[in-house]
Amino acid sequence: MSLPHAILTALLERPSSGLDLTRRFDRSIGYFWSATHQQIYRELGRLEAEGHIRALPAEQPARGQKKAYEVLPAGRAELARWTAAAQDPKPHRDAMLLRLRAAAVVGTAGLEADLRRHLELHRRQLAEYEEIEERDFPPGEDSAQARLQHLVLRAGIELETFWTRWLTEALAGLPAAEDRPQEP
Amino acid sequence: MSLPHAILTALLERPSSGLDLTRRFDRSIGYFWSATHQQIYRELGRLEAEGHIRALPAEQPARGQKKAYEVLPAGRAELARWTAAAQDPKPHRDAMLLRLRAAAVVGTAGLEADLRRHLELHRRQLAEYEEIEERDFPPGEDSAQARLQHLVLRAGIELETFWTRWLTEALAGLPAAEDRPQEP
DNA sequence: ACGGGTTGTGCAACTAGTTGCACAATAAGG
DNA sequence: CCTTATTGTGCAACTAGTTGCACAACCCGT
Repeated sequence: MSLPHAILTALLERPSSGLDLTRRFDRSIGYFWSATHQQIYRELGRLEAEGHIRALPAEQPARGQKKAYEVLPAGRAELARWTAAAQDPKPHRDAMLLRLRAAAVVGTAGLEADLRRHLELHRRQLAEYEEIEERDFPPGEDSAQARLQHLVLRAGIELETFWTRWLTEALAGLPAAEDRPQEP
Repeated sequence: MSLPHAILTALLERPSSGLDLTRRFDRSIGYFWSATHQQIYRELGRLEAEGHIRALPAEQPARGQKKAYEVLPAGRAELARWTAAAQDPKPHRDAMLLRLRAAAVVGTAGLEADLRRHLELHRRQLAEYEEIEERDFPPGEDSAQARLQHLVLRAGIELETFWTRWLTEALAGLPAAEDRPQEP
């Protein structure tokens, strides 16, 4: 039940069209709440029907077809309510950890390549986050808003740091092909 | 597409009935792949239909009704295949990070209580993991199997450590009620 | 022996997210 | 101009996970 709230947040930060939102979900917002354009359009429709957002009157009327949305007071209120409401953490699901556990039983054959690939992906993501940090959060920040945003980014950085470290360790600990356990 | 593989792993570690599995998903396995008993029963049915597992002939026939399952060779093969296959990491979704980002826009009013609650939950989980580590992985381990299992547990420990640290930081950084930004 | 909790299994309906496709409008290239 | 690529919007069908309920059997106390 969080996609609508992710969209409300994004639209409050800046009114946008569906495609704009899609792009922003591919970068910043999507780092911790991903969504496809199909989901976004569907949800925009619902939010509009509920009176939480409305389409901005197009400046260049009907030209490019691009509809931009802005958040209405009801939408902001709903977002504030949701933010403050108690929510249980969703149960975790991590396929890689599951695969490692499976490998402990059926053997690690063939796993190494994908571990390396994931390591590389996490490294890249980490680099991207660090770039954003350098660009958008120079030392000596002030506003409460900036501090909160930085905090969220820090979470991303530290999580990716953890994964790169952990995957490196995992690769180091993988048995060499010769003495690999391979239960019958 | 991982629940069946989680179940296969669990059943290889030890043949179990649906309820046994449910309990094991509430402890160890479920720490990184949670599932409800309804999901588990449904999936057991499918796995049996596909010939990946089979019901063990009951020792005390029909007594308590309890059906135990074991993995067939086809099931083990499928698990090995899945473990080795390349898989893209699933996009993240973390409601708490989203809420923080929303709070940067609509204000942090009411958030503190739930942050504290989450902190407490993560602390408890961390304590549980550390207990397991102490009990099941005394220093000087040997088998490749134990090393892999320990590695997975370490991931859990380090993730919970991160979250407790991060939430503590977040709470410390929260503006006091007086000077809280509260956009109109 | 009977009423109430616990154990164990399962179906049905719903919700959220994913995948695959469609199609109009405009921009870009020959 | 005419075609092709890109931009922008959206529907439909499917998959995975969640919630709510049902119900038989056994176990325990009175």
